[in-house]
Amino acid sequence: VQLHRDDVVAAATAILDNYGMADLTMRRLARELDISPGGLYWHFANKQQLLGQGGWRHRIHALCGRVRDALLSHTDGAELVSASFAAGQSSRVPEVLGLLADAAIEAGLDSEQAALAARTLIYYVLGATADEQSRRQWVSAGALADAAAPVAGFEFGLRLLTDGLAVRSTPDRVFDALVALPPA
Amino acid sequence: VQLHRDDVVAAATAILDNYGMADLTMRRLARELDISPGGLYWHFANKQQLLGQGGWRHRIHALCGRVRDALLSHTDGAELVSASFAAGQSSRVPEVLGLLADAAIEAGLDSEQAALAARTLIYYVLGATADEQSRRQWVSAGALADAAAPVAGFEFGLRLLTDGLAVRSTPDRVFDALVALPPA
DNA sequence: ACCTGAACACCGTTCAAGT
DNA sequence: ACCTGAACACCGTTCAAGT
Repeated sequence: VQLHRDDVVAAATAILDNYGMADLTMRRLARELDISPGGLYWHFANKQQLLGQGGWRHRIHALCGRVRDALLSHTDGAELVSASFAAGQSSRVPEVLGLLADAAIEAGLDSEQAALAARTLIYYVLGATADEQSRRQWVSAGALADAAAPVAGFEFGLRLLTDGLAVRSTPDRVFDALVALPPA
Repeated sequence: VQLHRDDVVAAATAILDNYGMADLTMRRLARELDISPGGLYWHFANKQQLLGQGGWRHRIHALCGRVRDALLSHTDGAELVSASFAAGQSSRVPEVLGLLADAAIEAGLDSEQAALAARTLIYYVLGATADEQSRRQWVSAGALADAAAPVAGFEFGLRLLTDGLAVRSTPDRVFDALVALPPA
């Protein structure tokens, strides 16, 4: 049974999802793949290169998913945040924008494109969630039939956007921009 | 020669300044202080607690300093960025806002206060730098006497702001908010 | 009270050697 | 081509013991 880069990235993503960044070590990843730690270094030059493959994509999905959850947990949350954001009054959205831009930079975009990509993502999340939320209200009022798996639809649109990002991704200088940032 | 918490924080800050976050390890810090690694754990419960003392302050100063440098390196840079930021057209500023907010959160503010603090800091950096930049132009035109050490003035204002942050800082739940963020 | 010394359970990475 | 096994030079943290 051969092992390909995609399998390694998939396993890394699984660890990231279920246990978090702190548990994503080369040795643990190797253990999960029934491989010796050194073996990973045939597939990837180092840990940074491995994270560069799937890290930013995963973080965008995770972050957007959590924003969606937060919006859905308040009545008219999406509409409310959209309005305050449009009015420049939002407190948390700029922070999220920054994190999304970071992920886009890790994907290889320059910081100008990354900022635009971050806004695109937020527009999508706010728009899609506002639509889903109002739809839910019509359903609970009995005026509309229930839509099947709204999460799936949300994820699909998100993947569309991250695929677009991946096209613009230049894997070579993936971490350059991040390294240029001040020590975290 | 006794060793106090402040000495440890000062040594940590020096390493941070001269070598970066990657080189700030407990063992290296102990070496620099002519102490054994274990000895640090009498002063601080763990590395996080140590970083919580001086980390956010250092990061704010470093980041704002770099923003100032970037603005000064372009003619009318501060004025230009101020205008584009006010018009909501800025690409990089939201990213910087996010990083500043992160630091404020690490200082112990909730995310709402942190966002406000980040904006306050940016207003100061843009305002102070724009002033300094226009003053430089008058000086180089021979129409004004050179001011002594403009960097010192910039740093003083910055320290004023971070002191204000420190007052609002609740050291107990310093990292809670950061931990709640998605894996980086 | 303040610190040492030694240990524990980990890291990322390299590299000869195997198949 | 793909991986093992063992090593190297590190980590953060704990804790008995010293002074």
